[in-house]
Amino acid sequence: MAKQVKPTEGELEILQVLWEKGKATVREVHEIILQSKDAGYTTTLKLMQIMFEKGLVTRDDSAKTHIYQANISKEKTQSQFVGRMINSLFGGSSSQLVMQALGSQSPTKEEIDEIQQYLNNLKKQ
Amino acid sequence: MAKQVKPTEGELEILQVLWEKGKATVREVHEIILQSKDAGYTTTLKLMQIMFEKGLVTRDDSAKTHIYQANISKEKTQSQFVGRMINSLFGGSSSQLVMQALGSQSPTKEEIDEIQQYLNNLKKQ
DNA sequence: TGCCATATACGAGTAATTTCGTATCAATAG
DNA sequence: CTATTGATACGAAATTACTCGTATATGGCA
Repeated sequence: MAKQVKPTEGELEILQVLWEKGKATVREVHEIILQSKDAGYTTTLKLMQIMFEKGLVTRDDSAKTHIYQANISKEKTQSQFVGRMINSLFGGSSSQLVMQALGSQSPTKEEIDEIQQYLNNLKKQ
Repeated sequence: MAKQVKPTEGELEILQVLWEKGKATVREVHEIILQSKDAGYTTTLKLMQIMFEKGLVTRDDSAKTHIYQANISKEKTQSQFVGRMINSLFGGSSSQLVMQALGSQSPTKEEIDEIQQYLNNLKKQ
């Protein structure tokens, strides 16, 4: 089983960019980060270097400009955080979290249908 | 609008106890905390004092032993964290989070029913 | 009254995260 | 060839979170 590294807040921001783009340079990631917050270039760089050391990302350093890629899956990470939240805030009840989520940001009719279908499948098993 | 203080991990543990018990002394909270992790009494005390300064809890200090109470609601806090997670990990899609939650920790049949009923109500509106 | 158990206050150390300045290296335009 | 641009490496400061030791106060009981 892979080790359970918990990405920090800042690392999560970078991971999102990498999940979206697949591969990216520090510069590219930084440009996106800038859209939502203020930060120096070397800050993003340093963070990505640390993430590399932790194994959160891989990189191709064969050229001067390194190319980074996420090394943990989006799904695994989502699941990790959701599980943590269910335990720490919802007393272990996933349905409580689900209803809170549905209440706080109303889904569209299509989304509702999708969830209902998913639930029906769950029930059959 | 009240300021948006984000409780830390440790503060969340304490808040859970307070939400559960309504009112509690540092000693009482600490006893519960001890069940899941190791910590010194003054650590819990200090944390609760900091939470008081931040406004996360109120306290009645008319007696020697102070009585604490949560000052932010469980629901508000859940909603705050869920919203944050939807944005930071699920691209703003609550249904994505819902399905991830349902997948990662299978709910019981009763829970499924509950959610389905909730969805039906949502649909009617 | 005086001791003891138990409480709070508070300073300060430690650890983790984030931030950035500066050094240095590589590619390239002129 | 050399000056400029843009990249990485790295040390270390700044910030935040957590932890605990010690000082001190308070209340009750022998």
